[in-house]
Amino acid sequence: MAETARAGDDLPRVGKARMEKLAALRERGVAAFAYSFDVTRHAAPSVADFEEREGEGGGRTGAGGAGGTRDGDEAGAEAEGGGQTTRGRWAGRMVGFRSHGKSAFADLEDHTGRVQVYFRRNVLGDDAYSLLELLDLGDWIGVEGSLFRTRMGQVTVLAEEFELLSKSLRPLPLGKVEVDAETGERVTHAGFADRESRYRQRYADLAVNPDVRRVFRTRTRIVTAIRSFLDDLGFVEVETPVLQPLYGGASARPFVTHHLALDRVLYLRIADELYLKRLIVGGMDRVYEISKDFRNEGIDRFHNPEFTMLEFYQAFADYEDMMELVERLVVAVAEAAGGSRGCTFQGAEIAFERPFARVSFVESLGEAMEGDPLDVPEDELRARVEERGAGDLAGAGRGKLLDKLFGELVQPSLVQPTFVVDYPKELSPLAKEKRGAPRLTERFELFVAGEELANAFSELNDPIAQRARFEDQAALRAAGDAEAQVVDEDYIRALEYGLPPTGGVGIGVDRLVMLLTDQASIRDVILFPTLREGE
RNA sequence: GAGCCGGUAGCUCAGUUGGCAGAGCAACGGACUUUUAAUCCGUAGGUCCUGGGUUCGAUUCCCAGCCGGCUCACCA
Repeated sequence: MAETARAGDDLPRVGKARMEKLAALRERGVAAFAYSFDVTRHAAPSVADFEEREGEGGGRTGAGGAGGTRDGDEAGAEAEGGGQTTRGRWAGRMVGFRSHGKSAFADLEDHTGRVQVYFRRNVLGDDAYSLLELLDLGDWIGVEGSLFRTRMGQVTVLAEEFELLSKSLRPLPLGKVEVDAETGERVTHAGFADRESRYRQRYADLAVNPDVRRVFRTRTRIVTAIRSFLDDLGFVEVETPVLQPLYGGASARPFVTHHLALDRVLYLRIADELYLKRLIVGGMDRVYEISKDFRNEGIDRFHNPEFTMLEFYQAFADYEDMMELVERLVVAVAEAAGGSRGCTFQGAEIAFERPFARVSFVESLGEAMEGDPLDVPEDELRARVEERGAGDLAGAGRGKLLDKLFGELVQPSLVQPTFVVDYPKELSPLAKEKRGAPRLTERFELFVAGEELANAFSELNDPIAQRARFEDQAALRAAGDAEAQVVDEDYIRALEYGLPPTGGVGIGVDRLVMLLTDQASIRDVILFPTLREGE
């Protein structure tokens, strides 16, 4: 193909040397890009299995700490099935190579970790052994051989055969890894650290930073735990439209797109809420969706324009029921992620012990501002927000002002899991009025480490009241609040058919993952975060 | 959007009070049959982010821009 001539042009010089090796391989009739390899063993579990077998056999014991190859994604990777011999076929990426002339050691890394491979010329034969000269760090190789323990005590595969599975033409920014013999801690020397490069080339980041792989593996475990928790309770997972004729369910600016054949504007969803409640109207009485939502807002370490949202709705339940459900969900997920009911986030010890603390929005804010938030005139509210330096208040109504004050005065102190309950009505256009307190709604948010994790309410199911709330939002919109919600006539029609009493919850999955994996930036829990256009 | 910090070899970084650009690792050549940050000898490698300006001379100083990080604003 024509690309062959150009393939190396943008490679660094190091890569050009690899192009020459590729040509040399071709000359020797060696396929540099194989089709498959029959893998029977994996790095970490095969080593663990070998050590266990030694223990049983009364052979050498206590030498297990000598190595340091077991630095994989899963420290205690599952043992490989019984009945294994020491023989097998391993495949992985070559991440270390130490040649000694007529023999050589390589470190082979697969998804479970690393295993050392030992090549000897008198085992492999001159031909095969000389092929090693054409390998590079980053190459994928397959090895057949058997496990033994080296003089230094390292469990190692003695290679009887090996083959190149895929040639790496571009050098990976592999850092050298040192394992402290006493603590067993891995120290990476001069690894791949530049954040911009890591985000833009996540494939390289993942390839060389096992810790990054571990975070994303945990992310998957968290999502799996959410699904099984809800599935077990009879919730049905559904898919609702990403492309919507009207957007709603949250206060945010949308991405706008255009459908050519229909010649009409469509919006990328900012929330799933209104569609999921339509399903409750339809009689699907427990539904959930885990999906990407899109908000056309700023980017910072807590916000990415596309992010993952979990929403679930349960008929015949109110927000008290949902609080209990959220507690159970969060505890279950934390256990799945970290094996315990706690975590450390940026130095703060978080304990997920039920019941979580509860504070009232109005009372906690009232204490902080020394006055009843509901009675303070809007002018004064505005002044108090301004004096705290919170900037753009254009179009902000009472609700938004109160929320800003809450964010300034109360939110940072909510480190341990805390439900903030009973939000003012103007802040919650989709929530049901609180029983006995018509200026409030039956709504709660869950805060952990000062960040909002969940938002939930007893859903407003009175179509007449809902229309009035939408109209209030429309007024705010007319006054300049670009994030106020729009009237959704079809949604009101659905309510007119009858929405049973329903409790609903939204949880930001990315933030939950940040919390449980102790990552300071949302970019570190999204595989390919949104970046500016760059090289 | 604003402020601060940063962008130098493939990677991690140092440096130049304005005068031929540095280290470690990686790479390349050589030695080495139990090493593991292997070691030893040797070699090569640069758009100092981009574009202007000042200057005999700019990677360095000035201006503008691009990209990233942090903080703020925005984002319940």
